[in-house]
Amino acid sequence: MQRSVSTFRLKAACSNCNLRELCLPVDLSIDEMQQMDDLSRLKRGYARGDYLYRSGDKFQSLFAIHSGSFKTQALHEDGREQVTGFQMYGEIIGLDAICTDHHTCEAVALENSEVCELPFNKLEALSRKLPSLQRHLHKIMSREIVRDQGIMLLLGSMRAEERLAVFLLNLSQRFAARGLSQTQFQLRMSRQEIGSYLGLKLETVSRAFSNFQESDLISVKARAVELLDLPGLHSLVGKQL
Amino acid sequence: MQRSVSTFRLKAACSNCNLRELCLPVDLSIDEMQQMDDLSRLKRGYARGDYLYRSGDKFQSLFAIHSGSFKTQALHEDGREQVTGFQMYGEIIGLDAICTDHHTCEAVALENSEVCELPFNKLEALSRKLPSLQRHLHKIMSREIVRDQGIMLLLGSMRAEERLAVFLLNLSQRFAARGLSQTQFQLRMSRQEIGSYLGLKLETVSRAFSNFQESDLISVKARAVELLDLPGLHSLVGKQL
DNA sequence: CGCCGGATTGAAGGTACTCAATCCGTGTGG
DNA sequence: CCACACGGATTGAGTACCTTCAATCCGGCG
Repeated sequence: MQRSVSTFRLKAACSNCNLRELCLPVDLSIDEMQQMDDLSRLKRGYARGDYLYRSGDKFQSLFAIHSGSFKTQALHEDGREQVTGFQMYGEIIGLDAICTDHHTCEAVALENSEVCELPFNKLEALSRKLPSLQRHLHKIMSREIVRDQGIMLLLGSMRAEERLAVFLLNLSQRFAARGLSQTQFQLRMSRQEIGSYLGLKLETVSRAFSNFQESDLISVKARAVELLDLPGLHSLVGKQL
Repeated sequence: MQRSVSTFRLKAACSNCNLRELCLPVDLSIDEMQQMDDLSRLKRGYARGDYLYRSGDKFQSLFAIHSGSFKTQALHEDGREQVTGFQMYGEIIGLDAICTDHHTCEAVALENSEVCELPFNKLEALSRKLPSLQRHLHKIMSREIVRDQGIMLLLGSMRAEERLAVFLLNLSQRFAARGLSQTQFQLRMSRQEIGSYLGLKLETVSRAFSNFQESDLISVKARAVELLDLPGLHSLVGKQL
């Protein structure tokens, strides 16, 4: 059992499923990687608008997004629904369901996407054998908690334009982490969905986009966005009360 | 190794640390319970205002609150801070730190409290041996994610009075789960802290309290609260938009 | 061409914020 | 013992920001 495999090899090993969050930091032997690969063999395609899971579905698996992107949204008893996150390829989805054995929100494909299913029982069994996988699984869950707390901060104390700036900079960073342009990208979601995520009405989102364009911070045409002044956007965050 | 130990025995076994969240649902043998007890042997006291940990502290352990209560708050770069949660005895705290190996928020005692320290390395090692503990740990983390998403919903789409009603009903439920009165209790936190948690200013919180009292939904005097009309409070949630 | 959904823009209104004064309970010192 | 100071809580008035409602625009598609 040889350890200290290069990150490069690991990427290759997990090639059947782009498990950016799940694989990369884990330091596994060839044999162990083979086990990971076995685990993530099920890959399925979803068309835009398809549900990956719905609220109330029995929990069986986590899902690693291999290509495309999703939104997750929570449904309130009174009919209100709120987007709780946008996930792109390389991210893990479905962690909310572990605690009740049933999904508490629903996941919808924002574009044609491919997803690897990770049966959670098998994942737990494997992580009992591989401490580095175990730790990594814990880190993924912890990161989700931290991410959510960041959004709580945003929703609880930021003004509309700050929220949108944070949102755009976050997207930018995630595109950059995938080797894509950090300044030019296509939004996969509607103004309505952005608003739901940021706790704003779609008109407010639209106005904020227009204001940013007016200030030469961004260029926006429908869902095509270009960030023209990253420092300017950054300085917008945390300005006022 | 005998399994299927009664819940009652489990409670007793974990008596040195009231690990409501961590122990109760786990179905362990006597020997395994002993290992849990060994794990949670370190118990420390904290006075009102003491920090359990600060933002940036190296991550070593999770903490199980044995008595008393805490608040956790996140610090923004620009100096803003926001309360991300109130924890009472029986709850686990510190999950945010796993992903970066450093605490991303700080925990402050709201009253004199006792806390069991759970060294995370040992917890992970033990959970590799005990699948039921492993699953339980995952559930705790998942529950934290679901809880945070509930707050996102609250912050993103509820009006001030709805937020306060949700807050009071949540407290009520947690007191009830501990065998305390679900209608009469002492708040451990200031209006300012409630406001920070709910994304409101302290004046708004105060006004909402007064309005509830005016409507005979609650009786409130400083930090002493009595819920007079639970159904009324429930019906307030999810009313409008 | 005309429809449709999504996006933009405008005007009016409402909710929560800001600023400021007052109140209240507790603890301190004369 | 009372006076006073202090922090937390309450209440009021004016304002800012976001929402609401409504009209218009734009691009894609039948």
